[in-house]
Amino acid sequence: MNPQKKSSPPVRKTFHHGNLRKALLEAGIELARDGGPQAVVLREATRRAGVAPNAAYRHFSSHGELLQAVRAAAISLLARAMETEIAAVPRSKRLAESARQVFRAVGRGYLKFALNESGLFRTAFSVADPVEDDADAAKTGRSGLNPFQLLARALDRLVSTGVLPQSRRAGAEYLAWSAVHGLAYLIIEGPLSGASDKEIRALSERVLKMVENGL
Amino acid sequence: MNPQKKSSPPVRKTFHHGNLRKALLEAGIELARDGGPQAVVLREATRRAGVAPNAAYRHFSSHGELLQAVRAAAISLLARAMETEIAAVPRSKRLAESARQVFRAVGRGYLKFALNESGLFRTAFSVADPVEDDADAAKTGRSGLNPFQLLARALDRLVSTGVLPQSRRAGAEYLAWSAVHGLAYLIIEGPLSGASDKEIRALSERVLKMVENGL
DNA sequence: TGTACATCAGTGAACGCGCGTTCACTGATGTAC
DNA sequence: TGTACATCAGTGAACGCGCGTTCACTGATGTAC
Repeated sequence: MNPQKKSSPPVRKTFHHGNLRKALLEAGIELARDGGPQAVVLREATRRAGVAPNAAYRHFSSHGELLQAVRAAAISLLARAMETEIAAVPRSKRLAESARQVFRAVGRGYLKFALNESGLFRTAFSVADPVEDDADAAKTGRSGLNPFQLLARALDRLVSTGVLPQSRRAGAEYLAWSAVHGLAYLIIEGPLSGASDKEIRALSERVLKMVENGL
Repeated sequence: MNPQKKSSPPVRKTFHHGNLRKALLEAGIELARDGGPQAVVLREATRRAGVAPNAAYRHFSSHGELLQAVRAAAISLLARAMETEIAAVPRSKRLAESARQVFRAVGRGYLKFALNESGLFRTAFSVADPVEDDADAAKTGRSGLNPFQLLARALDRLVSTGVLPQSRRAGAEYLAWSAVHGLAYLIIEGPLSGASDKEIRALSERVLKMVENGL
């Protein structure tokens, strides 16, 4: 994964690093990608940036603040993955069908990210709350929406196209989210971790259908 | 939670402890209860048992083995919680209705345990696989069934009473499990952690109904 | 019933490890005049 | 254009912490005769 030779950390000619904050954040993201939130270790990030451990304190007041920044980045990447999947839905004149497909794409994007980037996924959902504090723009995707908002928008479309009765709209986010989030966890650190790609894809589609029908 | 004064660990008169293995396991369970798998620290367990740190190695070959034993115990406790909920279902002559209620009780037991014992719940699902290696009898409940098997049995009854078509039976465990597991996680360490008991109960019932309908 | 001795279940001290964090420092940069 | 100086962004060394684990040990227990 890391193109840099681990034995020889990046050599720097100037005393000043240039953009250490960014370098530390990226190192932190890389660590999270490989090992989840636990792996985001301040000293290791500075090592990868080729800098003394305490240099980090010019840019983050504590280890927790670095981790928080990594989390925000992970949430943002999740949102982007979802947006990518949504964008791939073919446009159609049949609005109801279209709304269904977008809804499924939201779930699919979520699941894909959870499987392909399980370390970042676990980091995104560690510790604190990924929904409420959306004041932080870094946590959003290209559209400016966070993962939760993308889901809410898809549900709104299901209502406006008549697929989902208005009466069932309230709280529907959490029903859909539960199912998909649960599947993600069963796969990445549960009993489904040994399943094949094919099985996983089939199961994913079934869960998404179950949600559609069950809502 | 801990009735023992933390400042004064249990005094022991005899050189031999009596049942140190059990004491360490129980201390480990208590630690997991309060802080999840991360909190299961070998040295702390020995402290609570009033014993030197290395004494643990007479009973567990490593920290990992202790943690594994705690995990097994947590799974067993989860199974018991589910059995308790199942046992509370009123007997009825209407078999189909009864099967539905047992199915819902399985989910409810799972969710209750996840919420009331979130540390143990997280421990049960950490690291390894709670389903496959059911050779270890300690992981089962009173009935001798593990949580997964309890769910499977409830689904079998749904089929045998005609509630669930046979054609939809295969893999249904994972659909149901996903939804309930996901909800549990959203509540205990996700965005629903601030929700009231009432909201949580309502949401739980809705998820269980969604699963029933969606299957 | 008593005694020798192997075995078992603890102790005490120490190890190396990696972590987050603090201190006093210094080299580099940018700004005022 | 040059120089003084405040400010910024790094360094080097060290701190205390708690962890898992290993070593040589000793007190207690049980068993053979």
